[in-house]
Amino acid sequence: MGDHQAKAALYDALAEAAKALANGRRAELVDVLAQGERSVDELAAEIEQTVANTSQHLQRLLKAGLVTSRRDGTRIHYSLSSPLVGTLWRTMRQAAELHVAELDRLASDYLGDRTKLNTVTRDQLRTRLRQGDVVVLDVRPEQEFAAGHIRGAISIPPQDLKSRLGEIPDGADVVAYCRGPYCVYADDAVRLLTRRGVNAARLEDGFPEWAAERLPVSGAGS
Amino acid sequence: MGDHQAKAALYDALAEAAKALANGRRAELVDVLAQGERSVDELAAEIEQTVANTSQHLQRLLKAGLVTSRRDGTRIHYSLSSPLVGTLWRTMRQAAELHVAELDRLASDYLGDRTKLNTVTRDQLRTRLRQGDVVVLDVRPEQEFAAGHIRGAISIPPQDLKSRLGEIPDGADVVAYCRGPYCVYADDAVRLLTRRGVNAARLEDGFPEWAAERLPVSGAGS
DNA sequence: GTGTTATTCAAGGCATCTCTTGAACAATCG
DNA sequence: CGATTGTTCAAGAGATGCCTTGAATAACAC
Repeated sequence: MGDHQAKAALYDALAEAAKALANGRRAELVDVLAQGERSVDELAAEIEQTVANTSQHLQRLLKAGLVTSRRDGTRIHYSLSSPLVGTLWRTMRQAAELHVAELDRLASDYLGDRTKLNTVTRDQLRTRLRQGDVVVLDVRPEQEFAAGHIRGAISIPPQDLKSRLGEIPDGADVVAYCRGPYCVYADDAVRLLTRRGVNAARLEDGFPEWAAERLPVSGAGS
Repeated sequence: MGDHQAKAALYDALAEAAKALANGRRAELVDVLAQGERSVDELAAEIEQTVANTSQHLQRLLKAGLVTSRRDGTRIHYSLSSPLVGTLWRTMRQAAELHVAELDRLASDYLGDRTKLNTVTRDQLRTRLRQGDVVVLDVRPEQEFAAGHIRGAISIPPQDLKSRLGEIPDGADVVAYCRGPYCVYADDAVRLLTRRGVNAARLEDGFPEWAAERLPVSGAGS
């Protein structure tokens, strides 16, 4: 025994939470699960991995207590076990943004050049929502919109955008958002809308960040 | 190329911040560094590891950008590179407390039975500080007290406590604190004081948590 | 019951992590 | 200058992590 080993074991256990997030694929999983619960094969498709591998990563998250699972017939649905897990993920992401060298380059490798993209902050959007002079566009799969969205937003999933542009009122100012700062759907939407002559901007990050600040939301459980 | 790999690389980079914390010894290092800067051999003593191994862990934290180093003569001092790192560590600890099974058992293995220990919350202490009817006792090394402490606290380092009990005013109510929720110094102090008939309690956690809530502090940089 | 679908389990190969040891380096002291 | 002190580097052994593959479960449909 001895305090030495007891202390080491305690901090080892505290580090388990970090180990659970210490993998790119599991980070992607948590990022998707922050939008709501998902089945294993949906998650596997999102992170572009085999189902077996995705299942193993989910077991790891489960063992660390960061997610819970629920059986529904033949499917098993995973979800974050508490809002604190979302907070942990966002804090970790912030820390990486601030401190991990190379992150800027990797982000622009994936997201492309964002310098020409108009963006608005949460505060700006909140003000404009109160004034009512803006159309908020949720560019996520319908399921995620249903699980919760910015109050007053309209939903057009990414793959439907081209064919459903008519639903956007003529002459409206549009603010698009999706899952978070590293989600491309809103970027694509803003680029498309801009090309069509619509005045469009993207929200600086996504729905989870909006909800975490207790700004107005609608959907399941509200 | 392809988005597939770019996305994976981006999330791998985000996970780097978690990997840096995904080790018990590095968690201990961050926990100590949250009290202020330290040299390599001081840190090695704190985490009970060889200097070489401690140095390697510090390199890892440095590479992830979570700490910075400063040379002073023959010594090199490390410190957290921003308050966000402290926040990340506290959030991770909270997540582990809430979700990692076995943590309670490991904590009591190290800390002993806390059920008989009086504790006060930050809010309670704040109120009593305003009323002025409490003596706040900082049970950390002098260096850490000097780097910052709860405003109005008196400093008695852990190893001096027995010999300096006389400095505590007769009949006072004492609230002791140290580095954080898993630091034993305040526990030991409260137990010692209670045995001597002093009315003593420990603050629920430590100085970094107090400072993070922007409660009144004194010391370097204030 | 059989067949189908969704998920997990088990085993293996390769990479990374962790700690040890002993040497190398860098700044100071005499 | 050489000696000392504090820190880092380099190499290696053993453990753990990650992804692949193929088989095993579990619930459902017929």
